[in-house]
Amino acid sequence: MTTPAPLRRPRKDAAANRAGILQAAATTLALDPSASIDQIARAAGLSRRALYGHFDDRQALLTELIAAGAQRFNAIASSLHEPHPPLALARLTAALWAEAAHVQVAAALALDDTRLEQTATALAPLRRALVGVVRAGQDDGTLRVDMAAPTLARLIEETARAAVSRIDASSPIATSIAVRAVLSIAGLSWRESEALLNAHPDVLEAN
Amino acid sequence: MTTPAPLRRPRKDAAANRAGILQAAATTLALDPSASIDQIARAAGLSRRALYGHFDDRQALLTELIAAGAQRFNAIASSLHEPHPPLALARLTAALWAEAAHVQVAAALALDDTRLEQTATALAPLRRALVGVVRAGQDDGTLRVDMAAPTLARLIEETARAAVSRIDASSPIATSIAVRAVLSIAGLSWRESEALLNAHPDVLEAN
DNA sequence: CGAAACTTGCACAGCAGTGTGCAAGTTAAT
DNA sequence: ATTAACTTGCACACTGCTGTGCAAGTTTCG
Repeated sequence: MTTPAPLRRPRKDAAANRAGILQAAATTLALDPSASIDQIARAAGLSRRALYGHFDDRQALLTELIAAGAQRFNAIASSLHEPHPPLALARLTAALWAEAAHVQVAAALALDDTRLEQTATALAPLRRALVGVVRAGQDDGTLRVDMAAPTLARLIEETARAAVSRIDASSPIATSIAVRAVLSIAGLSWRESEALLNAHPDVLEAN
Repeated sequence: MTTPAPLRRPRKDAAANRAGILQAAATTLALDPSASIDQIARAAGLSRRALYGHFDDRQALLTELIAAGAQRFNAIASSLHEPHPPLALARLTAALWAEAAHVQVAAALALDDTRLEQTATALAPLRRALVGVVRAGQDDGTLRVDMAAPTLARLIEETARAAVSRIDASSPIATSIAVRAVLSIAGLSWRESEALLNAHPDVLEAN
């Protein structure tokens, strides 16, 4: 049933096209979260009809997109080994920024009620890591304690989303702004953020 | 043409229904920015057909909504006479929070490309006031200067939008969180925000 | 009361998007 | 070169939303 007798090996350009669709979906949906299947297919250089050869329906495409994005994010989150909480937040933000297109898609789709649960479970590891950092920062006194950890984590997430969504991602100083915004929300004054980033110039230099 | 001979005075319940539609549109669109005409009409206790008796089309309804919201915001902005920039930001945020439903609609519609220009002109006075406060704060050293004033104003706006959009507006501490978020983005450390709000308890007490 | 103002429900046309079937064409594997 | 894999374009049915016309109601004004 699932394998209808593979008489021959699949063509490798088909796999490339499939990947191209996912890529096109990421960039297209980042700009317009309600882009049509046709828009995505055209952006990938394919016809709408061909897209349906790779994905059963819209939902299947979005599911894969979310899974792929979540995998990247979770990899970033798990590779984060930074003991100083404010610095951990800065590094996390900067690293995620490099995945701007994927982040924007995830951000847009995360707002969609019909896929809310799906994105929530996919992003759970990242969120868990974030709450962990926040808790650590509140414990060692480097982050604000005037809000509960989950609230603050949520606020940080929303701030990052806002920065990512509406500020020109191609601007060279965009990463800097996003990182500073997150540090500010986390409780640091702008001078403290400045000092932290000056002391660790690698945060903003990583590709 | 415009007045097809009014043989009698319009019924006053019709005006109430019209206002009810605008009210329903505000709350409905705040929850779901792409709500249908039918949803809005039902929420107002009217039929879809009746709504078209009050507004030519969807665009006309949204235009009025935006205008009404903008009028409230601009009234708030112009009644703001607070010399201390951080406090001005805090008061502005708290005052706008009281109009949460309208703010949410404006926020949602402001993201819609087709109405971007319209909302931009409607919100211009509020934005001008915000940039003015930011500039003043940068000049007297109470706000961060590591970003250009328009950038910071924009960031503040986005932060407020994020806080308003995604945090439970019915929560009693919601205003407090929104105000603190804005102060943080503006450059204050969380302890400075705390001190400021303690020194001016009226900010969070105003209805 | 009586007439105008307003609402309702229904039918209709139109538009945009989704998902499918199929025949004809193109491209890559063997 | 042959054949399977893939793409294309078109037609089709379906859904959900918009905006309009119209006849039959209900409510308010005078």
